[in-house]
Amino acid sequence: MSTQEETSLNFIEQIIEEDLKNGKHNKVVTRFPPEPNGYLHIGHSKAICINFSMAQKYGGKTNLRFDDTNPVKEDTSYVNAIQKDIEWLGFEWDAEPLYASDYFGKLYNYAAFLIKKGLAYVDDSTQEEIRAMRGVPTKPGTESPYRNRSVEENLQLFEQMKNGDFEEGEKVLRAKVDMSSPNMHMRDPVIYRILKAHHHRTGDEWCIYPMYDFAHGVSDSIEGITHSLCSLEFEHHRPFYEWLNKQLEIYEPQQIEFARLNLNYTIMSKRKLLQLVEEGVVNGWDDPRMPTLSGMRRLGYTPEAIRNFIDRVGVAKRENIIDIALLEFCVREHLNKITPRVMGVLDPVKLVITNYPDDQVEQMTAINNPEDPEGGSRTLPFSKDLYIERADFMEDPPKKYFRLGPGRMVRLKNAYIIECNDFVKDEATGEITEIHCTYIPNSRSGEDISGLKVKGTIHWVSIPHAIEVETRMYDRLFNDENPDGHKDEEGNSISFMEFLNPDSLHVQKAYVEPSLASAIAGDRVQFMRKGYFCVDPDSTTDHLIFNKTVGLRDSWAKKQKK
RNA sequence: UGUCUCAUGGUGUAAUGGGUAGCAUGGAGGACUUUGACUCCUUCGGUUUGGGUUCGAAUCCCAAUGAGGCAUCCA
Repeated sequence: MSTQEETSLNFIEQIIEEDLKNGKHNKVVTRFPPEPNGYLHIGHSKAICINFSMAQKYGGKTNLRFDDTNPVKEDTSYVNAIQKDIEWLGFEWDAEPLYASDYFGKLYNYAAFLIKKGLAYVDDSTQEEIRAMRGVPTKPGTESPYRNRSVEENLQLFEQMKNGDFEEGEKVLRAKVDMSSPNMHMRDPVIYRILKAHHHRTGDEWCIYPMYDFAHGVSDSIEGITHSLCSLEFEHHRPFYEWLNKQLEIYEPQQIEFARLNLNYTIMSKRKLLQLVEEGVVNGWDDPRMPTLSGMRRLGYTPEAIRNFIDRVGVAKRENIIDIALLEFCVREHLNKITPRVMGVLDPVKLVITNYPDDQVEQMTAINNPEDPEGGSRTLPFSKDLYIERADFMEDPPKKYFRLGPGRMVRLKNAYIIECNDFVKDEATGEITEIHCTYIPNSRSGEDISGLKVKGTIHWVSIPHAIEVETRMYDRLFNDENPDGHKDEEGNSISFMEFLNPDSLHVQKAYVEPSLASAIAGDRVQFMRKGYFCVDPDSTTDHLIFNKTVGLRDSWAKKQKK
C-alpha cells in the first residue's frame, strides 16, 4: 500500500473531502435507490459499492430506499431478492429498508405546496398533446393551454385526481418550469399521474403516483442525503432536482453522477435480462449465465471478488467498457486462496495399472490447499483401475506435450509415477478406450526414492471409489463483444438475441474423488488442472451438480491455438 | 445542426502547473512447479489534433475532431 494509492482519490471522494473540510457537511449520508422491478446485476454492484463505501469511508450511513413509484412494474418478490443480494455483497444499510411509497403522503403535500406557489398545474392534455408541445431538443416547446389555471382550480383538480374522480390519462400534474429550456426535462415535467393500479405496499390507497423526478429528489431531501450518487444518465435531471428542492424550500442534497459499469460480452439492461428470463433463453434470474448477482452467486463468484473487481475498475465520468477478463481474474484470484483442491475427471478414459495388485487399495495423502497452511490434508483411495482425463493422453504426442503417450512417463498427482506401455483403440471410431500402464512402486508421493524426474503431473480418480456427478459447463451467453450495439445497413438496431452463444451450457457426467460425497450446495472447490466449481442448489445427496465458475488459466491450450 | 458530458497504453484508472507519465489487467518471453495452476522476473504499449498562456502543460484557455446523453404519464 503506497502513499500514492492512499492519496489518490476519485472525483467523488475529492468532492466529499472538500465538503467535509469546508464544513458544508460533517457527515456523509448516501442512499442506494433500486426500483423493485428486476434483479440486481453486476452493474448495480458498482452503484452499491460506491454509495455504501463512501459512507463507510467517511463515517456516515447509507439508506436502502426502494424507488417504488410505478406500481404496474414493481413487486415484493424483487424487494426481497434485492435485499438478499445487497447483504450477500456484504453491505449493511442503515436501520430498516425505506420506500419512496412511505412518503406518498408527504409527497402529495409537497406537490400541493408547489401548486400554491404557482409552480405546478393540472394539465388535461393527452399524452400525445403533451409530447407534441414539449417540442424537440433543438427547438423550444409550446405552453399548454392549461398552464395558467388558478391556484384554487389546480388545488381542487389535484385533490379530485387523488380522490379518483378522473380516469387514467385524463389529467396529470406538471411542474411549471420553462417550456423553452434546452433541457427537455425542464419543459414542465409531469410530476404526478393517475394510475389505478394496486401497489405492492400501499395497496389501493392511492390512485395517483409521483414520477421519478419528483419522488426521488424529495425523498433524498427528506432523508437528509448529503451526496446523491447516481449514474450519468441522470445528469440532465440534475437541474430539475435542484430546482425542485429549492422551490420546495427544503434541504437540498447534491447529486453527483458517475459513469456506469459496462462489461463486454454482456447485456446489462434490466428489460432485456427480463426478456431472456421470460423467453426461456435462461432458466430464471439466477441462471449462472446471467450477469445478475444471484446468477453470479450461483455460478460460484464470491462477494469479495466482485467488490475487488469494482475497486479495480475505479470511478470516473467517462464511458467505459470493462473487459470481462478482469472480472474473471478477480474471481480466480480469490478462489485460488480459498478453495480446496480436489480431483475430478471431467472427460474420462480408463487407465489400468497392469502391475498393480487386483484388489489392493492404498490411501494417498493429499494437501487440501497449498495456498492455505491451515487447510490440512485428506486421504484418497488409489487402485488398479483409474479414470484420467482424455486430453491427458495422446497416441502420437508432440515433443512439448508433458502428459501421457506410448512409452512416456507422468506422475499421478499424490500417487505414483506411471509409464504407458499400451493402449486400446476402437478402430471404427478412432477413440482410445483404455490405456495400459505400469507403476513405479518406489515413486510414491512423499516417499519417492525412484530418482526419476517427470515433466508432467496429471489428475485421476479411482474407478471403484469415484462418485459420478453432473457438471454444468457454462460459457459466456453471447458470442459478440457488444451484443446490444449492432445496427444493420438501414441503421436499425439488431437484436441482442442474434448474438446468443449456442454453446453457453454443456451438461456432462464426471467422476470425482469420494471426499466430495458430503458436499453441499454453495461449496466451492478447485478441480485440479481444470477450474473452479461450485455445488449447485439443484443438487441432492445422491446427485451432485457442479457449476463451472471459471476455468484455470491454461497456457498450454493457448500455445496449442497458435 | 440546439444543449449537456466526456477524451491518458488494447482495456480500465492515476498523476490536481514542476516526476524518466504510475498501477492493474491484457499480449509476448522466461524462471519455478507433484496443478502447463499459483508465484516470480523481463518485456510490449499511452497523453485525440491544432493553436495559445507559462521559465515549465496530460494538467489552464480557445478551436477542431471524436464518443455518449437529451422529447416515457419508466426509473
